Amino acid sequence: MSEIESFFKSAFSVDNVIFGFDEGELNILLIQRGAAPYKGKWALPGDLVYPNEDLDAAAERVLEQLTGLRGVYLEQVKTFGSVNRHPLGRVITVAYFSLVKVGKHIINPASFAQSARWHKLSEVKDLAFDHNEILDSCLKRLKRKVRTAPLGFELLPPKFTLSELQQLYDSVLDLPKKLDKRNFRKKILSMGFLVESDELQEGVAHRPAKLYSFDRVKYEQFLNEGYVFDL
Amino acid sequence: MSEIESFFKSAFSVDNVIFGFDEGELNILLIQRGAAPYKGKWALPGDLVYPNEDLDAAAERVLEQLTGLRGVYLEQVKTFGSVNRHPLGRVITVAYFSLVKVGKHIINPASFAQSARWHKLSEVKDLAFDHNEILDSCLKRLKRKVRTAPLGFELLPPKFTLSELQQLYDSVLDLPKKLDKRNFRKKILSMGFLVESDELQEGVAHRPAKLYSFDRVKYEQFLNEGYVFDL
DNA sequence: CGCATATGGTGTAAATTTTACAATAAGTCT
DNA sequence: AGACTTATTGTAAAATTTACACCATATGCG
Repeated sequence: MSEIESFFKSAFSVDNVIFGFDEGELNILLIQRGAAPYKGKWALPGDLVYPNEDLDAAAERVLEQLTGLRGVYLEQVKTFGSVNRHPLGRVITVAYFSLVKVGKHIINPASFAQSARWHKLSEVKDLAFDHNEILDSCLKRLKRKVRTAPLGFELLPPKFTLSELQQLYDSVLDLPKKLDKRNFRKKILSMGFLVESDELQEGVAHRPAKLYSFDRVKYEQFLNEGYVFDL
Repeated sequence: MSEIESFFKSAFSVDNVIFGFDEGELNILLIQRGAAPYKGKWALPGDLVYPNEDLDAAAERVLEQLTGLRGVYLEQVKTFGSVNRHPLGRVITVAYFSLVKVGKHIINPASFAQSARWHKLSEVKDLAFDHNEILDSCLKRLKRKVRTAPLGFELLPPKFTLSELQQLYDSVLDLPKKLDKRNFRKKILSMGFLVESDELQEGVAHRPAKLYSFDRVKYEQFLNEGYVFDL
């Protein structure tokens, strides 16, 4: 094989770390590989990028085929291209993460793998390929991003309580000390883009909390006034 | 061509935004393309990634071939993969930026291009391919990173004055108001990893300033004590 | 030599932001 | 009715950030 040919004996893929928030914890959606290499192992959902497909579109496609969801938050994180990261050839992969609302979709592993399901982040262990490293990068990015942009809301239903929101931040940030309840509420409400609904939480065995929602228009105003989201 | 073949009719490259600081301004090192497409246009230095070469190594190689420098700060930023970004075929490119000390090297365009030279960032205009977009991403990343990690020192000689350092931050951050001299000095010195040398600035027609240097060991201690760099 | 010129170097007070902290309210459950 | 569980709310101290101006010390030139 000539050198010029060998330049083209390569492929690129996308891998998508799909985050969800469930039972007070961060979860990720994994597939179980149905074919070699790493058959039977859990892995990040991903696929080769089609010749006429943009990278972002490939990441969106992987997500949609698996969950049926479109228009969710998606962010490119990092590209992994070690020579030997894929046992069958030179494949560089562009890692993305996305944020979805758990429960609003049906998981369809068929197109990808033997099976697919949500895993608590704390229980994820040995993944195929270099997917643990990819996951680490995406998690690190999420931890940073969630403090500087209103991403948390992507993981919650449209209406949520302030306690749920705080629980989400506590879980994602995983700080040695939890956030202070009073200070958290003060800060997030002072930004002025959470709107109180007249509805209350239902089905809880205690005083129900007010439901709030994220108002994107008010958030834009907040930005236009020169403020920045910062938690 | 079968579908599987077409997956492999693609290549990947790296492009490197090489930042330097000269005459009080941020500069970048550009090459002038010696061949089609975009012959004669200024472009970011870059190259196809060799079949047995890691991505980071490719970015380092591009930098070394152009400047002779090794071991400089290098950071992967983002991967650009629009289907039509390269007129000759599907090429996705991984963008990096690096930070070098201007003047400590000789530029050798031969291996890459017709010519290569430093450009003031403010004078960079229409680059080849999607390189303006790549530059924007790298600049944005640099602006963020320079506030949260001690990267500024990579752009300065080993010994520098506090005014030079501040000038660098003013230039990179490009804020509506310059930093306050007293507050800047207070803050950066309070972090405790700049060490005062007994040397003074030379060749200036006014009171010479003390020279300082960045002490990496003290910076590590600073981090280990739980502090973070933040300007 | 001395004076003009240019940048170097320094402290404090006010404003703002962050932190720490606990008692009452409002529902459900038995 | 009483126990239980989470919701909701304010204030004072501490820490950080901001604004701000004058004297010091070198060079260069007449």
